Amino acid sequence: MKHNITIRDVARFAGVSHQTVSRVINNKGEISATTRQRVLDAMQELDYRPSRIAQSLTTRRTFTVGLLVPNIANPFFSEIVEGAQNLSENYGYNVFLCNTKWQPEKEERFLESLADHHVDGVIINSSRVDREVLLTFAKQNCPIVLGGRDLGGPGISHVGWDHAYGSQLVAGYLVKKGHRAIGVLSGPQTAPDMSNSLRLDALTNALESCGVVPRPEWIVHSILNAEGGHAAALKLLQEQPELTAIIAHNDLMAIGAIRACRELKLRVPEDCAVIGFNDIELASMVHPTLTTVRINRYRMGQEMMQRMLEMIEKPDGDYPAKLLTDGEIIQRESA
Amino acid sequence: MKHNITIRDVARFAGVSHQTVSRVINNKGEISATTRQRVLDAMQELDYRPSRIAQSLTTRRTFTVGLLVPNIANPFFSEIVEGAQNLSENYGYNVFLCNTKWQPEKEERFLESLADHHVDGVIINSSRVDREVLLTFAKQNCPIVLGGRDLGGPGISHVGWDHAYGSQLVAGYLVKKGHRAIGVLSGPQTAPDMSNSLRLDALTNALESCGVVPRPEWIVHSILNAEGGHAAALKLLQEQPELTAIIAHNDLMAIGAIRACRELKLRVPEDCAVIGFNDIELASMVHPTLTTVRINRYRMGQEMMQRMLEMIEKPDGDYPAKLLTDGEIIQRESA
DNA sequence: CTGAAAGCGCTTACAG
DNA sequence: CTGAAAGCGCTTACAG
Repeated sequence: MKHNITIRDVARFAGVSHQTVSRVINNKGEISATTRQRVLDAMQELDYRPSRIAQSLTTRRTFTVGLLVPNIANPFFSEIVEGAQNLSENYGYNVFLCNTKWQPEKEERFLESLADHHVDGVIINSSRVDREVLLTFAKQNCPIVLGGRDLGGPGISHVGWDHAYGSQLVAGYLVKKGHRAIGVLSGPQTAPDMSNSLRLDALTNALESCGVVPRPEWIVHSILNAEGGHAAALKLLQEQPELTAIIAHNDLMAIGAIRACRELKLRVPEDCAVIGFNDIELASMVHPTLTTVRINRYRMGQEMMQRMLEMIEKPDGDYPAKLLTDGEIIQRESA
Repeated sequence: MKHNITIRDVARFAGVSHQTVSRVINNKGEISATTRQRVLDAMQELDYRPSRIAQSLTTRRTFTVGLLVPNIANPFFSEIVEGAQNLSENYGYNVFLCNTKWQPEKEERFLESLADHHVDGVIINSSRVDREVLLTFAKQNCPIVLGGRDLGGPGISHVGWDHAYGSQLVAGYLVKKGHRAIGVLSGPQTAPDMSNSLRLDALTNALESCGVVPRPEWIVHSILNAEGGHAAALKLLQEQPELTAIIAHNDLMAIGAIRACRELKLRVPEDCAVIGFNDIELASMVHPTLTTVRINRYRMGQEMMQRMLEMIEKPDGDYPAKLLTDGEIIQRESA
């Protein structure tokens, strides 16, 4: 079943020692052009493929990285995954994609499993495990790149959004349109170093800087999907009828909020404007079409992987947080 | 960095040979309860974790499987992934998730890369590579489970939907509501062994059995996302104004079709009913809410992985196609 | 520029 | 029930 031509078969075929074959595979040490060619031909002829796992055993490198996301079905993360994966391909790395479902327990189990497989590094999006878990993992196993969680330390690096930028965009846009009572559909309440909190802080700051201080009761937390947005908006709009606009943490929640408006007989945007984040594909398909902040998630994925590979190559380097300043209002019907 | 406590360290600590340690790890051979316990304690004490890659080198098993899907962002596939991954966890397998973007070239590259990593098996959803590629892969590397492509052979097994069942449901539903001129938004035109074609055949058969023979010009092919459904429906409805209903290959396309209706000033469902497949989360959030056929994608993922593990354990067994008879009309507003 | 030796961390027969 | 030997397929110094 398995192909079992080894480096020795190639060596025999080419009439050299197996170390020489190893050298041409790895481009290491000087070898004469002729023997090099002879070996190359032999490899071709025998259809030889080096065994990665044998290589790994001696080099202690697997050329695999773990990529954890809380929900691959969420377009926000699936594009990050694509960006990351595309970059990794160019460098010959494979990625173990892990779907944590927002559960710290699953996240922890994945980390263990990845450690067993000796991945060279791990990228974690929206990590929710204890800080300590990450620190000891980075110490005992391999470097970590964190997305959506602002935490540094030895072997840990943060790559994220400059939340102030997008928040300013949204706040400015709505205030300019005359809104003063603006509700916020935030994600679940989490530790202050995680992205929900980072975004929410940035958002309240931005609103305040526009002279519109959001009342605490205008901010509501819920799960980051359409159903979560729907339920939260329903509650919010019933209890706070003075609101004329809603900012949702993402487009899925915004779509849920629009449904809530419909059920409450509120016209969007006339009675209540709704604005999201991400610009997912369906944003232009739903009714009313969704006004949102487009951000480059694909590029974010690339940046994370970029940082990951740097850390793998040079584990003892200094890796300060890298923030992407990005965002663009896509004006459609909902706000 | 890496933890380098090996089986020998444990052996020394427990005062036995390293082979004995190996035996307790693998539960192989008889060992006295006392030494077994002594070894277990030592492992615990030293926080020993066996190196999977060293194990792989000798056993030729990696306990990893490749899982290829054309688009992880599509809820249809992301739930299959979840089902598959959950089952694999229970058996200690890890999965390499690969996003092929419907491109046969990418699919082929992933397969090569997975072969290099010596995965124990590969599950491919909506495979688009040449038949030959699959056959030689199965022969040279490891067993394959195919989803959405009806192809068997040595080392290859097919797990899919019984398309006739769901198709019958949809056809019956629409015909009962009085529709006679029914358009179909199918996926891209592919080889007859692939799921688009299988579904389309089943659908036309079902319609015919209800006495409603679809005209060829009522069937249109396009990409399997919202934008594809939008463009295709726009064209279809303009050219075939007699249509009173549309069946879309999936919910995303259906949402696109509803948008097309709106742009053409057709009321849904009064002027044109729209029905999809899958029942994605957003189906109940969009306006009008989407009538659709709910199918258990999670279970499909499990069934695929189940078959995969069977094939890994027993590569020479006989594995006839396994078809899931599943589907349920979820009636909402659009049809 | 190229070969012989040792070793990566395990498992698999083979003895006893 | 347990240990000594060989080997999985590579790479890394070390000689020459």
